[in-house]
Amino acid sequence: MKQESRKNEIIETAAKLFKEKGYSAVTMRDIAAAMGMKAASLYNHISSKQEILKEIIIALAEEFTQSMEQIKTSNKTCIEKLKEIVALHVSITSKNTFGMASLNNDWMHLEEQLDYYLNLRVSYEENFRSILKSGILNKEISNKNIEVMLFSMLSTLRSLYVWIPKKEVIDVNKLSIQLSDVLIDGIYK
Amino acid sequence: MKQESRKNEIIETAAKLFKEKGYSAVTMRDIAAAMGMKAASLYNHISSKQEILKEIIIALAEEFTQSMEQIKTSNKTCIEKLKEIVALHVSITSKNTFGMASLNNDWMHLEEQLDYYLNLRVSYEENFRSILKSGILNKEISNKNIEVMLFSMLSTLRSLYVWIPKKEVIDVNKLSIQLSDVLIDGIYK
DNA sequence: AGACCAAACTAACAAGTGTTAGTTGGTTTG
DNA sequence: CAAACCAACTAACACTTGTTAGTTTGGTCT
Repeated sequence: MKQESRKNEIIETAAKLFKEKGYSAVTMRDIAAAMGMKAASLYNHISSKQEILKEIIIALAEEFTQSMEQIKTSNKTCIEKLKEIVALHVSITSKNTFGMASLNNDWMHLEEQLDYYLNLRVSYEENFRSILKSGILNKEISNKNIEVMLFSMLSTLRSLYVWIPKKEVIDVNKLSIQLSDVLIDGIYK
Repeated sequence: MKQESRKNEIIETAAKLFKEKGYSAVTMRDIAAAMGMKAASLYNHISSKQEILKEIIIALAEEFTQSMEQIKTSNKTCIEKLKEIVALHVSITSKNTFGMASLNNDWMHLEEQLDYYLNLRVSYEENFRSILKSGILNKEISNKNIEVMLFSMLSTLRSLYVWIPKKEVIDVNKLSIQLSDVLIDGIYK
């Protein structure tokens, strides 16, 4: 559909601006200017500023939650699962760094969809936690404070959107392996 | 000074609101309401909304940069230095979670002080990097991609402001040790 | 050629923005 | 006790915000 593609252009343009200044500091006139049109014209394609944010965030959140579900129910070792989670974040983030910025920084400005988003997020974190937990029971993973481990990994993965654009070229596979290595084995010799 | 304390109250109140919604989404009327006064009255104590942000961010950034300088020039092992950096982040963040949110999310809304802030940040990161580098040369630290190690540690430390308030009670020392453990030794058994 | 339509436009809106000016009442100070 | 001061207030400002209404444009199908 022709209209859909124009809508997506707007969403991508907006995401780029949201990453730079945050949702609240970006005006419809900013988005319009970046699209080479007037603010009122945006409303031929989208229904509100809110809708743009929703489209950016919910799509990503659903992608994460869904993939996590698959990883969790696969029959791999816990360490393998963690590596897949790392690869998932690297992959999604490298495809959409702008959107990931909104997901991380602007979710609180969701309105009707805020509860739904929070549910997705909690579910994601619980699955992550349960993988760590069975890894500890398995003796695959060292018996350290589980919340500290979860927090540390998640923080790093959630910050990827800041860091990936700074790399000249990204070899998604190589980065995933390096990251898993540091996150799982640490940095101590 | 009496006036100074009122000014600090405003800054702390504002920081709390900035953490919840971000600098741009918080209005002077929001801050005033949280202080139990009218927006115009704020200007008896501060000169602009900008100034509030500046006071929050620059003080923290200077504290980090200054402490990093001290850590760097001490004659400890690199691993010891890294542990001190972790403790520094835990300590500052536990004392001012609200301010840390602004430091992380709203620095781009600094205006005159933006360049100064960016310089402080670059200097901090370069010192961090150079500690890692000499650790590798020393054979204290494993020879992995230095940027990945730096990114991973910094991401976790910078996200502490999200996580610390969720803990019921914080034992700063214990948390520093646990975090250092996970960040340095990883999670693999 | 004429009807249709998507997608741009202009003009305007009500509400909200940061900030200034001038005022008021209570407290401290000479 | 009067003067000065502090910290709140009311009222208002110029400007920006998201959004709506109605109009124009250029291309496509019948």
